[in-house]
Amino acid sequence: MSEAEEPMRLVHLLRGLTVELDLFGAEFAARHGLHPTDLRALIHLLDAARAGEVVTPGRLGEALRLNSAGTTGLLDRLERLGLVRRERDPQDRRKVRLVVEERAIELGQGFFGGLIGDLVAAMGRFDPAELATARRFLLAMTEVVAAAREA
Amino acid sequence: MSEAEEPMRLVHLLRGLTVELDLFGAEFAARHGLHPTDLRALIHLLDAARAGEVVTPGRLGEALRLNSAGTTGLLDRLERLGLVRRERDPQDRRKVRLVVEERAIELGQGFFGGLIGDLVAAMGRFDPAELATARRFLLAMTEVVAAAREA
DNA sequence: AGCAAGTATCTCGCTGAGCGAGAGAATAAG
DNA sequence: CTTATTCTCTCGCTCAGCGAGATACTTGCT
Repeated sequence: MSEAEEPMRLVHLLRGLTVELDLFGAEFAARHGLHPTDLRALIHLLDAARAGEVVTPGRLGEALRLNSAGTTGLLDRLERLGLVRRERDPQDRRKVRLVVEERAIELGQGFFGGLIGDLVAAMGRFDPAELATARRFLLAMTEVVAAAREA
Repeated sequence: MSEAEEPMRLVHLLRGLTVELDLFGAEFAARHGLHPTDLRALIHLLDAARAGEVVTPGRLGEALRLNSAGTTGLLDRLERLGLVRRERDPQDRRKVRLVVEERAIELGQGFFGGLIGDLVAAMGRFDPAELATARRFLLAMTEVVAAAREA
């Protein structure tokens, strides 16, 4: 078996990496009394906050593939934990704005801070040309997966 | 902000890629009437089968972080779908051997076949030296995440 | 203006994945 | 041959997420 072994090994590496990242996230979530979905929601909210975007329950549910009932439940959970606050949008009072609390940002630091620091440090052992190659590679793979999702 | 922008961009790319892969898996699972956990189990079973390893409910549950009750439920589901069969181990009759059915292998082809083919094709646009760099990079990142999981 | 149609969120009742505790059934140790 | 250990399964429960529909607000039509 196997002329073109190397690409397959890369595919398995990619899969292994995503499994590790998922496990890391799940364990972090469990350690802080939240569910994987809660963590995904938090990441989404923090990203949006940093980008200065307003997130509503509808948008969040869409991003996480939850229906409105599930989204309401998720937000009730996050609000009870003091991670998010609901505020009526004064422009369009049907809408609700989701505001992340200080605690959520700290929690995000705990999750990212540690891991991201280590990842960046490990990247330090690659020269700029290599990092550029890695970047191209990741982009190419992401595009393939995203494209495969429409079918 | 930002001398060392590039590494952060890579971190986000990495995260984006895992999100895409997760979504792909979840959508594939839903389309075939199974849950994300079922798909994870199937992947584990197919990997083990290809490596010639015997998988028991205990081992599977450990790999997926399910307790014994949850594992029994998972296997009932997979068995009802005709993807897996339970066989008593004749050596140690407390154990159960999990045997993947033909249908599961076909399903695995459907999941991997398409996506893996596309990924490998996209890798064709990188020369061997670049693929080697990507490999080193993915390995380094995987090690960092795995190490972070002990803490 | 006033009323229909559309949009954003929430409530209610339910299904089912996964948990904790413990029951069997088989093997291993003394 | 009795006791401890190992592997799986059963029972009862909790709670995330779904479908259907209620509610509140906005927009467009006449």
